[in-house]
Amino acid sequence: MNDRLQVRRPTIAAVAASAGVSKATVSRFFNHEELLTPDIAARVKKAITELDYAPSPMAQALSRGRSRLIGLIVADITNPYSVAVLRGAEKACQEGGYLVMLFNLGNAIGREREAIDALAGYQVDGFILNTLGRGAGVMEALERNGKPAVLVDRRHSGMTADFVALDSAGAMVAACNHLVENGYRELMYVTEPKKGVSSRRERATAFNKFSSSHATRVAGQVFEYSEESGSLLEDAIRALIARAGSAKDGRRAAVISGNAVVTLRIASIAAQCNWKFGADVGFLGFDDPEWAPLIGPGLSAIAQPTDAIGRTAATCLIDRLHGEQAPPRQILLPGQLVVRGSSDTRVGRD
Amino acid sequence: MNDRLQVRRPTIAAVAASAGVSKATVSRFFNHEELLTPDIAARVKKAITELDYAPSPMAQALSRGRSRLIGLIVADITNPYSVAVLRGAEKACQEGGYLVMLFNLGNAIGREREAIDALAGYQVDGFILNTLGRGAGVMEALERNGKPAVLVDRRHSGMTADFVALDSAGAMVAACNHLVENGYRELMYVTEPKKGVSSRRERATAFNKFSSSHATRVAGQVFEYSEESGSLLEDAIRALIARAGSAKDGRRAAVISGNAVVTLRIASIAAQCNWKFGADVGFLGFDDPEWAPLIGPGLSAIAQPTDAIGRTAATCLIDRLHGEQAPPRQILLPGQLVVRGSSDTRVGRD
DNA sequence: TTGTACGCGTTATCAA
DNA sequence: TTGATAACGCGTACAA
Repeated sequence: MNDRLQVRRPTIAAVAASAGVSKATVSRFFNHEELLTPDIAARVKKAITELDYAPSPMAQALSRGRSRLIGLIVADITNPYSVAVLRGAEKACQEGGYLVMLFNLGNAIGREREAIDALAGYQVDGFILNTLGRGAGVMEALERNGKPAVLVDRRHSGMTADFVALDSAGAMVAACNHLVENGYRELMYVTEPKKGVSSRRERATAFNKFSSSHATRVAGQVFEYSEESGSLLEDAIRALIARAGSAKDGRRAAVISGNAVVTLRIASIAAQCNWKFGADVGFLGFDDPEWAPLIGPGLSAIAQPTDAIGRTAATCLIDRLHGEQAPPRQILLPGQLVVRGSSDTRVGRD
Repeated sequence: MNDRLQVRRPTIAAVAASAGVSKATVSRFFNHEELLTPDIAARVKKAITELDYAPSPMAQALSRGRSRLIGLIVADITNPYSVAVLRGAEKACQEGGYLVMLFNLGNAIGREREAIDALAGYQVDGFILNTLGRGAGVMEALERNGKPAVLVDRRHSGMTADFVALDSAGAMVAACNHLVENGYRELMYVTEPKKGVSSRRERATAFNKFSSSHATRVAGQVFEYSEESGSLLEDAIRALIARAGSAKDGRRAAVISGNAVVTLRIASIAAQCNWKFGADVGFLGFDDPEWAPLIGPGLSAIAQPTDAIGRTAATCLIDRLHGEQAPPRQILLPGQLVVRGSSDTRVGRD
């Protein structure tokens, strides 16, 4: 036995020889069995099971031009949101008979083109993109390779492709309304640098729109947080609380976080400063990480339907691969407001 | 129906024609440029850049039998540990010029074979496996496909392959010693069902070994936690605390968690019961999730070098692909003990 | 040094 | 209904 050097899987030729038919017939058994005589089909089937044969997807891809592969490009696999979406997408892909090829940008902007070309080289049938904002050459690379794509969470300006994301505007309005109803009047929205990231921009815009249209009762402010500006954030929240406290009508202050990364940072600051969420300062964050219930009185959150987002993106893409010709869709999925102690003024008052 | 505009990438034939040479010459330009006349090489290069040609990795794979693809099979992509490892591995793969094909089992045992075969169909050159315990047919599938594999975190019994993981035994000893030094004497190790998962078994074994060899001073107990037995865990911890409290020498109770999932559950129970970590009950958990510092006085942890584990696994595999013939290696990476308030008796005493 | 021809494992187009 | 045979895009003995 020389299976020690290299184990070759049986080929279609081997099956054909074993069944005493041509390769074409074996191929038909898989792709057009209806054209086969029962007798012949049985013989082929026997040979297939005997040899434990399975067609090589690679060779199929080369021949057909389709690979049943989907390229998934993600800006930063560290981001729990991305992983959650990835999970839903990968699941739907598997169910649809597709395999996922993953490319992580590691937040390295400008590698998008490279990623697309690399995956296109493997004949992926389409792309799911959860990447950065300034898609320099992204669209060009997509066009050049002639592959459809679905954008998740972040849309590229000037790119006409299917787009799946949280309904950020709707979620923001729900968040703000909830806070206002609970007596919070001094609001601050903390976001990572907006740059070209559409979801961040849209949330900030929705926040500004809300606060300006409720200007008589509510004061709103946007804070751009980045790693370097850590202490500035603490000062800003402190000022916010002070502003609320000094107002004669007992306005309450609340912070809205743009995502889980920011939430973590704010929770950390609050722990240091010994602020009580809900009482000293209200809080509500986009994303609902598993640990949200464990911080203080529990952190209120906008839970994103990450699994559905990933799943929708994948099925959306697969539909296109199956010939769907509809114009680019914009699918916005609703978030779910999860109310916990951090946005409830009754908590911690006692 | 085939009127869909398929954008074809330029082929080697097109380059050859454009440069006025044969396909073989173009192929040599990429693989054996040293054999080429400078004159010809220049012409080929010109044609390549003009046409923006890049070889098709798929066709190369079919022809060579190697694909520069690595199959990564993970038991559960929901698990942050798996994701962290995945991240390190994917990075190292990219740096080595390999792409990752991801297959998530979604904890569906028995799909390992299926996953291996699916990925092998795409000619992946090797596997990184972070899967379940009872690898029924896993080894057989691997052998049948003749591909090397590296095991991460979980080793399969009777499988001779490279293995990369945390030094569980060493970490457990460090954890226990730390707790004992801080006055904790009633110890309980909480793990998910051990079943066939080697890392869980090894940690439990190390714990038992420690407590039996320190039996004069320390009492140790292992608790198997599963979703269904949630309330049992609360009772067990309560009993542990009671045992410690009733002892006249003021022994202190501490819980060790086997991973982040269990840690979350314990933290949740502690919040409900209003236990103060460090004072009422000590705590130390395997894995150091980002939120560990935020719970109570901060949760002590064994931080796993997940990035290094992933990276090591990948390079290990790539070495093999490059012809490395050494016998199966067992690479155990040290964890890092991160001490926070939950294992410090001074905290919360006031 | 370069070109020819064949193989890699399939599918698809013809004839038969 | 079935079977040769030519793609698919590339690597590589072998010949020139």
